[in-house]
Amino acid sequence: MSHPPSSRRTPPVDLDDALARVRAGGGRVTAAKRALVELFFGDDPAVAVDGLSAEALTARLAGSDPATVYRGLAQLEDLGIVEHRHLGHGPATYRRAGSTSGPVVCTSCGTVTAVEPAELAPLARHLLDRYGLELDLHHLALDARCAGCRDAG
Amino acid sequence: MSHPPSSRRTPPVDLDDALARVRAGGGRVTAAKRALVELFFGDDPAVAVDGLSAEALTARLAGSDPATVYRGLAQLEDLGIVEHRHLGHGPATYRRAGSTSGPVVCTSCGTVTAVEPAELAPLARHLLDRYGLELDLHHLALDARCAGCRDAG
DNA sequence: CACCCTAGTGCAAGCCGGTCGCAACAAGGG
DNA sequence: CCCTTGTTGCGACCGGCTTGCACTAGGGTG
Repeated sequence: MSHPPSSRRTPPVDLDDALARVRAGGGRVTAAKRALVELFFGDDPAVAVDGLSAEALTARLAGSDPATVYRGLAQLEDLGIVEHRHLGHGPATYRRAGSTSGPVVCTSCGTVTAVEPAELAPLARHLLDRYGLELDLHHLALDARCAGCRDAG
Repeated sequence: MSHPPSSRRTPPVDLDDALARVRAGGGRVTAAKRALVELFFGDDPAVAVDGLSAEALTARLAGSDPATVYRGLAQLEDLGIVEHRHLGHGPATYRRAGSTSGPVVCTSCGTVTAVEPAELAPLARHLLDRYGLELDLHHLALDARCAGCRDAG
């Protein structure tokens, strides 16, 4: 009931590559999907790296229906162009695939801190060695309390 | 290290302790809440340790309304008697507080593997040292792929 | 370029996990 | 035993997301 066979391909290198993939996958490059892909390959790191909720993305694509955005995102995700994550409570966030940093979310203020793959490597190795579990760095979200909230709280 | 986790008291030792806390907190020990607490302090590790969704808990408490279960769980959680977690997709799961193992969920088959706090300690220490982030081991969920699902493809 | 098959779209309805307002009910201190 | 006040069931409701349907429009074909 999740994402069974979507093979983990290598992420697309740029916007044109991404759009080519859409066509190669039997999909059509429509205005809505192009706008979506342009957002993820744009120069706003808040979208490409940190990620946005489907609702926020819809807002940036003025004129598109939420359902269309969800469907577009699902297709782009199947093609390995974008990824989504669940950050505790609240809606899922979508970002460009390949930005492999893991997020740590403050449960009080919601601030997202990016953690480099290297910092998670020891844990990933441990889980693989001991349990045969291959940690998914893409779909990963950790909850924590940031220093500010601890002092304030 | 210094700041006491504001609302995180030590978990109750047994069922009577838990019920005493409910009363001490100004709450009443009703049939519904007693049944809930008995489930969490019962001998089924699938409830106490692994955790169950509110829906599953409601089913075991035949006769109780979901809303009642949610409200009961919220109160028990405020009192530090139970904890909830979000395991990727799907509903939150509730378990007895104090079972501090972190879960790792296979994104394909949903199997939950418990990970000991000690195994996560290095990562927790690193996040605290480098980012001032205090990892929440109670609300933590990691996604991974288990060996079986990787082989199956 | 015109044609046509079919993916994609907007809209509305629906589903699911969870919350809330309300009137009736009952826990439990006095 | 009584009265206060927390609690309950019920139904309405909400946010996040999906789906059914009729219409629109990519884009390969001739």
